[in-house]
Amino acid sequence: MNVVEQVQTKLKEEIKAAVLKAGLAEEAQIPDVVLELPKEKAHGDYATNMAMQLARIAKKPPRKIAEELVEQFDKGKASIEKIEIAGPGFINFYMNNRYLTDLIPTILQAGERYGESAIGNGQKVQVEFVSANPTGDLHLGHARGAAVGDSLCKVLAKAGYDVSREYYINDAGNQINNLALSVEARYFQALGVEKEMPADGYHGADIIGIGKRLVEEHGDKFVEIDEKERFETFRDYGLKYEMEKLKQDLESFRVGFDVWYSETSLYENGKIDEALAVLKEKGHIYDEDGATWFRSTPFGDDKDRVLIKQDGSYTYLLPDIAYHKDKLERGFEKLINIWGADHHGYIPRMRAAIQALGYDEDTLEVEIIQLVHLYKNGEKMKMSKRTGKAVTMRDLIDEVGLDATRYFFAMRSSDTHMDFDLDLAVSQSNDNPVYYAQYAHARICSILRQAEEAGLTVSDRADLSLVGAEKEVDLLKKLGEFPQAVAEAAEKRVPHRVPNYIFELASTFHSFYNAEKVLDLEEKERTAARLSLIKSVQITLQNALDLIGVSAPEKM
RNA sequence: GCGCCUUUAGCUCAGUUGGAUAGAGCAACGGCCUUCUAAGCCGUGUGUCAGAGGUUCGAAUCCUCUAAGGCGCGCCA
Repeated sequence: MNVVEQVQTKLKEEIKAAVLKAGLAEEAQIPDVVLELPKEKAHGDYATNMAMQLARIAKKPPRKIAEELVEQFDKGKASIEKIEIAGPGFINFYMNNRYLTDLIPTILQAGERYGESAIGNGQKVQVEFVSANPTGDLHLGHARGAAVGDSLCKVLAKAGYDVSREYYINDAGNQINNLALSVEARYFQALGVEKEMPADGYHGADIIGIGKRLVEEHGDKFVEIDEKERFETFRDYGLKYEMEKLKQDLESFRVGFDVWYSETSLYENGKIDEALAVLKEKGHIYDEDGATWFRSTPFGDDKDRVLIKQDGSYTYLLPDIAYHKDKLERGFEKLINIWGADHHGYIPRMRAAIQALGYDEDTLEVEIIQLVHLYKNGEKMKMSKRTGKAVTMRDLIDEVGLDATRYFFAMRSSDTHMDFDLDLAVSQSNDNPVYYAQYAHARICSILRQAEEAGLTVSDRADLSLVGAEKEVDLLKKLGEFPQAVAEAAEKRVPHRVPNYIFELASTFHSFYNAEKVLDLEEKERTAARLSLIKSVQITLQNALDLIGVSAPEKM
């Protein structure tokens, strides 16, 4: 717990104590003490709405309650300088902010660990994201999912959750057959032979590339061989090629996974049969019309779902149930799936399956990533998977830049539809907020370099009583918010809070920078104190940027 | 038809657990570089929080209904 949290805790205790002393409510009746950070500086450093909350219990007007509370307050105890009653009954606390300087040595010592908290309590969480089919290039939606998923994982880890990142490889089923047939068609075409693409084929440029590469590596040797052998060869080759490409693309997007889980493995190790057997045993399975059904409606689904089709093959759902059963058996207490908006209709049946297996439905959380629309020349770009005319994640990184792309996706709440204006992102890249934040970091690094050249070093033993100017206090307050901002982003699964925080911190720093000079050889003590302050800002900015996979450059 | 998401300034979006006068960026206008990076700072203007009811001390926020847009509703994945 850092000083800020200590002071807040103390303040809350004092508020509660004052309620009891004033005899306004019984201990059990007291609502949770709410401390707000007022938007207006004139409203003090902290405010509480306790008087309003007690209005009904104490049966008195809020302002009267507030007066009685303030009378009981022990000011000396919680760094309180002044208390005022305002508005409908807010109690505003003006703090003696001297204690905030303790943050500086805390941050300097914590270094890259600053921002950590224990709010996650070591809970074992698994986050499954991207999981794009290995049948084409990653497109915009995947990029958004990758950015959000990666940031969420980092935020969760920093907030004290035990996180495992996983990618589910759909390497079984129809789409892989279509991949093999698509590769086959492209192979023949690369040889100059007319060959039609399959009806549900994949028209991406990557598959054309596979066809060409097969010809380069093997010539026409697959033309004459047995059709089944060719199919299997092309399927395996295509899958391997696609997976390698996926991994490379994600790596270059700074997104990594702990586990790559193969759907095929579920077929091979009997986990599908096992899952089916468990459901059957619990009475959630029946046969009808020659198919095998999962009775999901008792668990809130719209209709029951087919697991095994008339032709004996499995629907997508069955291996997916087996997969989630396996996740749960691996001991995860929380499963977070990040899915594209086009899969949201799938949520009720998956949650039904979780319950049917005997787990709490809330064990599974699904975060939906809404669609991304790309605009160019002021017009919405048409994307078609069918013709392969879609902008890929790689195109986007190449055009917009890695940091800007990551920041752009991370900064928006994932449940809103997103317009990505390519012209703006590319041509006016200086206006991109990512540069604003990185610039603050680079500026600090520049000052630190010059300090070093002048023989000054950052030390946590500087005389911090010299830190107290308005802009300095603003910075300290903002620095102190970081661990709570991360914790909240983690608990609420809203990683886009992090870019919000980054922007605020950068803004506070830029403002400070223009108001106060750090390096002043006439005033070595003050300079030392300010160096330790800006070093703290640098550390915090770097840590925050790292949470969203954006670099913190030392020069720009 | 049913389900989920969205609707906040000209544009793109924040808005914390229901709090005080709803905020940023972009765009517009006016200032600030002989002084640590002007990719910056300071200032000015900007609202039917889609609409209507309800809950209450208090609603952009919670509930109900309506409208608009998106996505889904398969023995596809």
